[in-house]
Amino acid sequence: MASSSPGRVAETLREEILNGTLAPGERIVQEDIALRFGASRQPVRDALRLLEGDGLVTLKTNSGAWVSKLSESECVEAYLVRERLEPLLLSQSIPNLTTEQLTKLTALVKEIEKASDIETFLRLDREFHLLSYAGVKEGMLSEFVERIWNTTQHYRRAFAKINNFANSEVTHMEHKLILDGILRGDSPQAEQALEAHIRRTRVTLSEHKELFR
Amino acid sequence: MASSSPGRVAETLREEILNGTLAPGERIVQEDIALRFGASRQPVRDALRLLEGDGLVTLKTNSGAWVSKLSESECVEAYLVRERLEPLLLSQSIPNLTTEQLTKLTALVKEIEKASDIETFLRLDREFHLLSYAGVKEGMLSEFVERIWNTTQHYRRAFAKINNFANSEVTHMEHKLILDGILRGDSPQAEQALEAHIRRTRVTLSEHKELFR
DNA sequence: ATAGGCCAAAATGTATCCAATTAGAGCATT
DNA sequence: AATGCTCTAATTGGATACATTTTGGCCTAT
Repeated sequence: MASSSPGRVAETLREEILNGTLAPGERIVQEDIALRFGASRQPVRDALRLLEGDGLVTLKTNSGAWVSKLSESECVEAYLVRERLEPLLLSQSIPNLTTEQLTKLTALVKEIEKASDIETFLRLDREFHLLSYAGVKEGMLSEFVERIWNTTQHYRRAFAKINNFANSEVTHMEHKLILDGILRGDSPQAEQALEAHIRRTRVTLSEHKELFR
Repeated sequence: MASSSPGRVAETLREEILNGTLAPGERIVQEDIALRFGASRQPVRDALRLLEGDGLVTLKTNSGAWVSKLSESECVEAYLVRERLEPLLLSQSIPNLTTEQLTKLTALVKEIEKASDIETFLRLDREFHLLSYAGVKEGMLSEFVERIWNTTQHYRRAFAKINNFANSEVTHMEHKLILDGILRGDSPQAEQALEAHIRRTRVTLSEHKELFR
């Protein structure tokens, strides 16, 4: 996938935005990117438009491109949407998960507990949740959910740093409840546990308004 | 808004996709559009990328652009997402609606009842629902909802044609229930009525699989 | 008659050049 | 000292030209 120039450029930039190399609010200059990839500005412009569609980049006509920034209310909104969409997505995914995926999910929950640094935790947590949705392929619902995960990634990182694994015990319990529902094919339990998980995160997050200044 | 070339091109194309001039699956040739607007292919490409982000156009590298098409399952998925998102959006909108907007909503419900042709019905129905969300400005939630309305517009039209106002009485009652909740500031009622409204539409829609061939 | 491959025409992708717009520093003014 | 203005450099937007890829018709072979 992404054999085209715009696709490769977009993928790399997306990666850098997600891992924090490019911070929200940071300016992106077309020619700089073009030089880095040894291409002209044309495919870079296409790539920026792609990322704009993903909500990761904000374009302003005749002015430039910036890594998207979320206000506190926008972040809360993102979590409210997650509370509604992810349980639905999970319930549709559960019946289609393969044995291998179930095994991997179980392993991930254990790995998350052992994670000692923030980047590892973030990566594994993301992998766990997104893998739990892998039973649903390529629809609007998965697209929306992935987009939310991408646009809020930076704030999850900042939050994890401030919180420094404070509520990790609760988080691990919630993951286990979700996993249990998934493994037993008990969609309602999994959905409910997931909704509670996201809800608690939202509430905890809104106690840290300092993240958004 | 949309003073830029790509913006204007995208807006016009979006209009034509929504009103049915451009049908799902139809090919869009860059140079044709460029000629129509007296511009080069560059801004057209940007416009197509914008529309791709809206889900209205599907791009294939080195191949071309087509008006997006939905399968039956994708359409059902869209309605499932609507059932979750629109009640949430409505509940956040209600406290912020102005008196003028409430008056307009009341008028729209009456106008919808009097609508005698399909295009008028579609236009007013869309206006009613989207206006009921006008209390929420410019967030991810409104974006998602508007995107769903746009990508499913063609199928609502096709459905209305086949159904030819068959369940119009039920629809009008549902609209009145939603409006009543809005006017009295009773969010839970409005939410519940809206969810039922969307749900019934989804179920009725899935009885007409012939729309998707 | 049908399937497969080849070739030409058409459409898309990319690079380069030029025009238009913006941003930011420096200066003047209050 | 703070605010507003001007001007220039830097950056983006758009057009043209060229390279690449795809598509679909046509021919051939089975």
